[in-house]
Amino acid sequence: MERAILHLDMDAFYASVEQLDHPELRGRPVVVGGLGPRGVVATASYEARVYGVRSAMPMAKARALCPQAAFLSPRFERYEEVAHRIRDVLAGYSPLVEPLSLDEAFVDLTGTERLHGPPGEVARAIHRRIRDEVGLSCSVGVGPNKLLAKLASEAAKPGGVYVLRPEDVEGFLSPLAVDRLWGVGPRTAARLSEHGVRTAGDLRQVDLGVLQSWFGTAQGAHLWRVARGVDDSPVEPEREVKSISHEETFPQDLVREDDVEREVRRLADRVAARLGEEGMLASTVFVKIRWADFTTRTRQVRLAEPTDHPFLIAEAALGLLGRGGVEAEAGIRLLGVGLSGLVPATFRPTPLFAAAGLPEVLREVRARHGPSALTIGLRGEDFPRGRGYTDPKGTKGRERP
DNA sequence: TCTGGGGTCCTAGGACCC
DNA sequence: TCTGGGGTCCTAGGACCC
Repeated sequence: MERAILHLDMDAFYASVEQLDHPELRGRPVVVGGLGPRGVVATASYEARVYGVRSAMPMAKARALCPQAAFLSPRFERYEEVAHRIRDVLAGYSPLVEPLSLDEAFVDLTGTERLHGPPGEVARAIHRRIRDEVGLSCSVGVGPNKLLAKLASEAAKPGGVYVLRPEDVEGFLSPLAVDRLWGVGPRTAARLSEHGVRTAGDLRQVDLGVLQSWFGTAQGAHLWRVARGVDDSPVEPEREVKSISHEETFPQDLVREDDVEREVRRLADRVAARLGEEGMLASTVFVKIRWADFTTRTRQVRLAEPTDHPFLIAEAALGLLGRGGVEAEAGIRLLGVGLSGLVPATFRPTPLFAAAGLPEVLREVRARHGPSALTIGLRGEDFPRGRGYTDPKGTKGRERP
């Protein structure tokens, strides 16, 4: 059966929400992003884009390009609030709504025509309601699958509606540059270009076997399919979380080992708290470290058993960093701590030690008195070692100042 | 102008088991 | 006694997405 998929993409979402909440910013360039010395642009309003300001651009460059813009720190809680209102509108048209991020979502309209009318009319109704009821501009695309719906919303930008009919797919795709296609980033586009492939039309001329010899079985097959607009992936309302992580770039590089340890414990505390909110336990702890020269390393370890314990997570993370040589002379620009191999907390194994109830206590205190009411002040030595996580290389006994 | 933070998926190599 | 191959798990890195 022919599917009808809708893709909604909010225009300059964070900046538009700021203009909605602060009328004095309307019509003015607005740049939302990190305001620290190493910040980058998250979203630039269309007024700021005129000056060349773009997402992921260093904030310093954005300031140079458009000094008269309003530079704002993101307010994610507020954006989430607005995102929920938008999803409420979408939910009125189909039970199958898949949020892709705060500002994007797919809606499966297959089979809803008798109830809500043709997909094109639904797209225009959603577009109108988000403008009237939420106060924001969006772009809406409709196509026979997710890939094409997303390309259609791209074609609708800014502030339009684009319905891509199956019979028009080939003509629509052919002139598109390959990097417009889902899964084709700068690296793949550059490699394709070396073979003289620059558009989706060019890509369609390359045999499957050749693509697979260039890019491997899976990516080759993916490229072959996207070049033809083929995509049978379903709209999935409930996607399970597979990992939880938190990372921070420091205003100044860390050089002292005790600073590193303090930050790792803080990051571990953050991810443990989020894990607890999700009602999950983690089987694997990973760390990410970025040196001053921007080289980036990751290390991970599988725990002896799943945990949500901030101490055990921090100890595992510190053990991993110990292996990587935190003692090195170079400064540390970024540290991250993450959790994967998530399982529901109902699978919690029998506690190995009395302190296993601590995460619940922390949650309780924070729920009553706020997130900063209690911070972890105990040292690693105060906590039982060697039972909660694996340490194949035996690097736990690090020297401490 | 030096380059954020949150994720997902894929590949490749080594260990280990049968 | 020597050698092979497949399957699975684990880890590190890379590409990509918003």
